[in-house]
Amino acid sequence: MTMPVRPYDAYAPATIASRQVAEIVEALRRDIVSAAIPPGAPLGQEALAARFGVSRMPVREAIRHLEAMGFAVTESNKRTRVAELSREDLIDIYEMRAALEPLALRAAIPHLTNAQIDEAAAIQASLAGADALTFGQLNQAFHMTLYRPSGRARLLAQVDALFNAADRYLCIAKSPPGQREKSDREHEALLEACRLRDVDGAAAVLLAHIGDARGVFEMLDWG
Amino acid sequence: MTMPVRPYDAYAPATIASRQVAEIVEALRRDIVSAAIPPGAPLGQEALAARFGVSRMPVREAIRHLEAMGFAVTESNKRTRVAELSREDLIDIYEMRAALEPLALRAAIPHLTNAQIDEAAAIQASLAGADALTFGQLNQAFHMTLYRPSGRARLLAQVDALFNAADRYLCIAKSPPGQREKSDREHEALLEACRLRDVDGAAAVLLAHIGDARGVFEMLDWG
DNA sequence: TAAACAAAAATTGGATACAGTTTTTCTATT
DNA sequence: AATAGAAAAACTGTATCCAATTTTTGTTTA
Repeated sequence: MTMPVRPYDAYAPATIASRQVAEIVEALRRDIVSAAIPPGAPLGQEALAARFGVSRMPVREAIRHLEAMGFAVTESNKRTRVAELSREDLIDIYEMRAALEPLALRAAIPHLTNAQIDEAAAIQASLAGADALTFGQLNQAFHMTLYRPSGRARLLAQVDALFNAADRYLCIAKSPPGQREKSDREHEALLEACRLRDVDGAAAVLLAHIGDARGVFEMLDWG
Repeated sequence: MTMPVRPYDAYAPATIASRQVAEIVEALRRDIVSAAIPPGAPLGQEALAARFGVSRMPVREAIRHLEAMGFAVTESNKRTRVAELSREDLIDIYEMRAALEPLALRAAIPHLTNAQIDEAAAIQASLAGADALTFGQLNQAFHMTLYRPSGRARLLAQVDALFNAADRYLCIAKSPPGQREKSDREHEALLEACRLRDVDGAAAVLLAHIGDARGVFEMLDWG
């Protein structure tokens, strides 16, 4: 299964009106997540307009979306810059994930169909051997597939945003050996609990899974 | 104590670059929260530009911020409309508040100074007799004052956004008699637990407080 | 009278233009 | 040679303009 161009709707809290803007946002999101454009780097409107072959107007829109996603920061009259990464932010992201994702999963399981569980399983299967950027997207898709039946728009949007935020850290972290396998096992356990419609069991597995993922990042050493 | 013009920073997840845009956002936020502009009403760029005496450009920026806040919805090439309210959304908001606010409070208490607690107490004292719109802002300020020392930027931004979202419902709900008094007592209990630096106690009070607030809204009857 | 269709008006997304601010570069001074 | 300051270049925020789409209005037809 090859990863199609990711529909922006998959992670957009607010839908993006214009296709053009959506493409710019997606391109920049990838560049920022992969650190091709590193933290602190300037995102000049004119330079981006030239790069994408459009006027500054759609670029401005895109930048606003990146700001809303927490990927960029702008001070008045100054050039937008890629948001910095920090240990505190990482902790923030994982505490919020741990608080919100079980909520989404619990609300989703009663509405979860077998087809949806199979869909998640298919994504999990396609996850083998993916590079960090693709892994992040597929992992996100896997989880969101299980949460989406909850129908909680606001909650889903926030969880999605947290995955995006975590992606940036995931891409710079070097996973210890065996991490992927561990994650795989946890995903399988999660699927199994979902198949049994075991709400408490699934929530417990999920919480442990999130905690584990956080543990990986804790290995990053910075201030 | 009269309510000063609310600094946009107080609730902006991403800082707004321009003062002009910030003022438009704030004016529209008030109108939407108070339902002066009701759910579903169109927010035409030209009409707003005329109202604020500026070109459409800053209005467009402001609208994008309102979208990011969940206050407005835009479909491609169509006029932006004020976001609808729904029972599901309200549940969403309160479940998220219940999940996130205790996190913020627990992280904040170890850093909370007596001065900050006094500040919150002062806000609580100024709350008497306020109309719904002002009450919402002061209530938000009270809580955020207690959470801010946590230093968790992302978490704080999200909690703040949830308060804003809840405000819209608060303004259309008719509180049952005694609700304000009950809220007052809970705020006092919260302050007391903070003064004692009783993390678990404060979190418990807070959780009950949020649950109570939700109960008020459940009285609204719709679909 | 109500529905369907067509023309007109209004509105949005994007391009271009300009004023004010920031950033860079260059020069002069210690 | 390093620093301070001034001039130049670059960039952002806002205004204005244009093409494309949507919304409204008015007319015709069943």
